[in-house]
Amino acid sequence: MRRETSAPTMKDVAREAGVALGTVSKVVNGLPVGESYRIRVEDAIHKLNYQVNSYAQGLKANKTYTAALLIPNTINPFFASLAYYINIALMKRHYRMILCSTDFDPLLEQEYVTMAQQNKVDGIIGLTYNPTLIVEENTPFVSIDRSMGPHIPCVACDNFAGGQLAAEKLADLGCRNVAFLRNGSSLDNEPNKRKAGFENGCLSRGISYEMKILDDSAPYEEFEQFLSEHIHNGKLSFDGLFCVTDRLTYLISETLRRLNQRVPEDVQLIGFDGIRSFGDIDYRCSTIVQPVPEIAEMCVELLLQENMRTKPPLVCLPVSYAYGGTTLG
Amino acid sequence: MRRETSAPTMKDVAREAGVALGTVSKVVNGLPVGESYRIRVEDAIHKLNYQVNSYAQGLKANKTYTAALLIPNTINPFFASLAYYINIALMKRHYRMILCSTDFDPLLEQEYVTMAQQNKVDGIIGLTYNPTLIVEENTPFVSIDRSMGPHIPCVACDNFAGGQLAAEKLADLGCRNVAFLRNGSSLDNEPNKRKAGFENGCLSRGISYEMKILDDSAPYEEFEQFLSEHIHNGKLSFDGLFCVTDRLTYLISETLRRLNQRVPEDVQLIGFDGIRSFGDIDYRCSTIVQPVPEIAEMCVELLLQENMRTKPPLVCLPVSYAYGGTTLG
DNA sequence: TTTATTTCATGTAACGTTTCACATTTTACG
DNA sequence: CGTAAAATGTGAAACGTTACATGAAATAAA
Repeated sequence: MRRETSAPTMKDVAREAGVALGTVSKVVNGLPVGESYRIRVEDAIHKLNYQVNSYAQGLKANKTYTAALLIPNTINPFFASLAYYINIALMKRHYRMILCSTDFDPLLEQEYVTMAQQNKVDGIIGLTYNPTLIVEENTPFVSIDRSMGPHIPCVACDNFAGGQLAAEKLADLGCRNVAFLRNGSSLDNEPNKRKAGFENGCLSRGISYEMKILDDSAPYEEFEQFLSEHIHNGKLSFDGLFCVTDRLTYLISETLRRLNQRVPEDVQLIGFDGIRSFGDIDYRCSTIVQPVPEIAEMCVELLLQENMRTKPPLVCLPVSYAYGGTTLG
Repeated sequence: MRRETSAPTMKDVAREAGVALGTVSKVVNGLPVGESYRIRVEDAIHKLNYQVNSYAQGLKANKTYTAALLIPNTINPFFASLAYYINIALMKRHYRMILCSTDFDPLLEQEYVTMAQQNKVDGIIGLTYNPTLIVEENTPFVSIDRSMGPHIPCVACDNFAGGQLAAEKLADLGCRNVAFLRNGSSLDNEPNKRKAGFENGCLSRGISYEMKILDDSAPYEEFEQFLSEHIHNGKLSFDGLFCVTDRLTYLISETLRRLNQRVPEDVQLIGFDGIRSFGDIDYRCSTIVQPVPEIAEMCVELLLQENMRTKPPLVCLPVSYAYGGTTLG
């Protein structure tokens, strides 16, 4: 007679081993228990192929060893690598990770936060774009790249230093006329500081610079137009460009090719993020590299409050420069 | 007096609204209930900011609306896109997804399967490399790219047709001497069929071909050596190469560049997967595109057994060719 | 051998839901 | 207006754990 109908419970194990329920619980949780009892219980567990029901555990303990990660998607390599390293950091601590792809949709973000809270996750890590995202007071939350108030820690790379580094690098490589190109969310987030850092770097090196900032809604074509307008007699008036992401850098390099400008001979390009071909081969462009593994680790540390110090409002992690073919060095 | 200590429960709502527990449950689950009662309960829910505890629901119902996805990582763009589309397909059905990055480690794969079962997930989707992976009989499992026995459905693109298409395409583009290059897992999985398909295609078009198959442990350098050996008087004896993945195609194209062979003028390259720059821009190389969104959708459909037909052992989804610069068209 | 003390298995209550038999109210009909 | 039938709210039991108070057995002391 088969009974595949439902998985065995602790009660089944207790019956099989001829001991009390509490004894099985102790064995399962490694609490002290008499040698002979332990063996009987362990045998029964093997025989029945028993596995604890972590939903029952979660209900009882009000602790689920589960965290939710909110990111727009895993298509963009930067988000994908963030997801990977956060997953690893959580797994290392025996936490499960629920992945929530928000597609940049503020409503979806809110929906997932609510879902996560219902699911009684132990915490949420979010790279979100909803300026009025409501997170329950008693759900730990760590934000990436955007400050969400004094009680919610934010982890980001040092975007200001990154901008500055880009400017200095371009200057060192001989550029005298540079520009900063930016598109994406117009929200007040950390990546915005790349602009100020770049500006600061240009000023300190005494090179002239221009800014072209496009928000979400603007079509990419405006960049193409901007660049064409700066071409006189076939020559681009910029000898260096700093693009807000590696993705934009790639698009710009394609545009420049169409405009008959050579990269890096005529104009040098520096991006931001540190994206590599197929995730782990060479850099797609010369870039300011975000320390993604460290960002991930820091998010998880803060989320699980491993050190009970008061949470800092903002953690800035150091960036570095990497050569990737779109500069002279 | 504050009571932020713990989240409100149904019992709290019932007390607040002055109704019975069961009535609250009915309101929460949209079951018929008297208008005046419904309003009282809904008010109480709002006032207390009540949210259901899905762990308690899961315990009671033995259904958790959660699935686990096992993939090596989200660094590799193919896996990353798989994760994204599966996530979307699950979310659409109000299922949560636990992401498990296995790093190609068979032991870790087994660990995650066990974990998922303890977590009482409603099912597992896995792209795994453990030939002896043990999955409990009563946990639905859908495998990607590898057949795991008659009772576990496997979803893959039509790898044979893909190989054939690559051969035909190369032949159409004028190639007469081609080769197939493959590295990666030596497991008997679906992607292995690319070779047979390619062979078949070459034979039917009457072009000569060679195979260079490297397994996991072989260093990439062997490809470089293989190619050098086929260069006579500076000229490569192949005019077309079919590489098992886009990733390998990229590495090979770099190697060819070092060997002073021009792509696609001297030798045309076709890869497999359909990887795009930054996930959504242009194809990194000419390639056989896997229908990732359809694969994802099919996995989820089979997992949740939406159509109660007996599960097919293998679902093959059609591939297509996309131009990406490493061929003449 | 008896008593005091320690050790450790036992079994029940509780976690927050859902479900279902039961009780109560409302509606319909004669 | 009274009774039967239909409609609907109630509260206890159960899901599979953990924790704790209880009691039994084993050990140590007298």
